Amino acid sequence: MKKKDIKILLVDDEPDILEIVGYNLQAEGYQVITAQNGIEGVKKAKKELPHLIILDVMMPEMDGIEACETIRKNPDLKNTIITFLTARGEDYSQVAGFDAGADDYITKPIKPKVLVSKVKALLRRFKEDDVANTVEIGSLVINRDEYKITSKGNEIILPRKEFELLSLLASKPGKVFKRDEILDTVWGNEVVVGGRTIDVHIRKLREKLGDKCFKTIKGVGYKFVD
Amino acid sequence: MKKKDIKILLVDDEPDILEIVGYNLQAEGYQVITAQNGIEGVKKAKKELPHLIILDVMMPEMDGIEACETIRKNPDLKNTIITFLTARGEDYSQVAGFDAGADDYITKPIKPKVLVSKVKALLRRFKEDDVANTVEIGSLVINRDEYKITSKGNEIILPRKEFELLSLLASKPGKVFKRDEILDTVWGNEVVVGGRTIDVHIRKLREKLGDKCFKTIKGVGYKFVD
DNA sequence: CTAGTTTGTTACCTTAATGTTATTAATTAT
DNA sequence: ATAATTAATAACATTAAGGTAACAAACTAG
Repeated sequence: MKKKDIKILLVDDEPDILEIVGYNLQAEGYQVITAQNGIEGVKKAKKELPHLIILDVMMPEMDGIEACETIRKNPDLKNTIITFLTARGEDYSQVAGFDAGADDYITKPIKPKVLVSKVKALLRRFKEDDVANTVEIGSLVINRDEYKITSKGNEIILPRKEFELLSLLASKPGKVFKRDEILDTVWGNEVVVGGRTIDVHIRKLREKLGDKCFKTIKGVGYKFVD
Repeated sequence: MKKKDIKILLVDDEPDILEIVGYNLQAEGYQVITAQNGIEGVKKAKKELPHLIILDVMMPEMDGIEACETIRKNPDLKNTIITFLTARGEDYSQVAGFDAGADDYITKPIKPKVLVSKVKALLRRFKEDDVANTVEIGSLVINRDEYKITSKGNEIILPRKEFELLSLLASKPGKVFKRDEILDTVWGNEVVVGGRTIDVHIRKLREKLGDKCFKTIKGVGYKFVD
C-alpha cells in the first residue's frame, strides 16, 4: 500500500493540535482526516475506515476512552490501530486506554519527529498484520483486506454480510457461535433484524461453499467445520 | 495461545530491572527469559524465538539499537514484537529505535502497571484467546465452545438438553444431583416438565456414552461416575 | 411375599427451531 | 436516474429435539 493511500484520523478538541500534527503527517504523505470531538470522531471512523486513529483522551462530548471502545465494537474497525494522545504522567489514562483496546499512546507535549517515527512504526506493524490477514482454513482462504475468499483455487466474491458471517464462523472453526453472538458481531447489537435473517445468509453460504461446511446446532447456533 | 506459552525476552544490563520487570511479567503468567547484554540477547532471541522482546537501549557490548537491527535481520524473528526501554526525553533513542525496526518504546522509570498493560496490548494480536473451554473427565472431553463431547476419541454430537445434563453431572463426578437440582439447572425453575423427563434423557445419554457412566441413586437422583 | 413406590423403556406426539422460497426494500454501481 | 446487486422479511415447509403416556421392571418396606 502506498503512503498516500493510508488514512489517518486525528481526533482532538484543540485546533492547534489538529493543525500541527495534521501538518506533519500530511508532510509525510499520509492522508489526514480530522475530527473535533469523540462523537464526530466515531462517525468519521465508521465512514472513512482509516488505518490509524489518533485519539485525544481528554475531550468534551465523548472522551477518547469511550470513543475507542465504541470504535472497537465495529467489525470494520477491528484491525484499525488506535493510539491515544495523553498528557505525561496520566498513568490512569494509559492503563484505561489499553483496556479499552488501544494499541499505543503518545505523550504530550508532542514532538513532531517522535510522532512521525511512531506513526511509521505503528503502520509497519499494520502492514505485517496485513500479510497475516489472510486466514487459511482447509481449502478456504479468507482475505479480509480484499474482501474475497478462495475456495479450492477459485475465487468467490461474497457480499458484505455473507463475507462477515463467514469470517466470523471461520475465525474459530469448530466453535459454535450463538445466534446472539452472530447478531452482535455481524449486524451490531443496535440493529434488530428478523428471526430468519441469519438462516437465509447461512443458506446462501451453504449454496456457495457447500452444505457440509456449516453445521447447525439446534437451539444454539452455527459452526464452521473444516 | 495460552498466556503461559507466550515467551518474553528481557534484555538489560541492570540486574535490578531484570528482577523487577521479570517478576511482574511472570506474575501475569508469561514465560520470561532474560539476558544481560545485547550479544546474549540476540543469541537467546534466535534460540528461543520469543514473541516479545524488551530491549534496553543503553547497554555495554552491543546496544539495543544494534541488537534490534540484528534481530530484525533474522527471518524467524520478523514478526516478533520489539520494544525499547529508554530514559525519558531521549528523543534520539526513540527515533533511532523506530528506524531500527522497533515497534514501541517504554520509558523509564518503569511503572509495573503501565508496563504490564502495554505488554498486554502489544501481545493482543498474537494471543488468540485459545482459552480452551474444555473439561476433561477420564476419557470424556466436554467442549462447551463447540458443543460437542469426545468419548474415547470419537466425537459425539449431543442435543442441547442432553449436553447440558451431561455437563452438569460431569461437572462434579461422583456427586449425586437430586432431581430438583437437575431440573433447576438444566430446565430452569420456571419450566415444569413431567416426571419421566429426566429419566428419558438419562437413558439417551446411557445409550450414547455407555450405561456404566451414570449411576441411579434411588429416591435421590443421579451421578456421573468416572 | 406382596403392595406400593420409584425408575426404566418404548413408541409416539407436539412444537420450537430451522430451512426454503419468493417478494420487497435498500444499497450500490453504471 | 436507472439498473443491478444485496439485504431483509414474510410465509410456509421441514425437521428433530424435547416431552409425554403407558406400561414394565426394579427396588423398598411392612
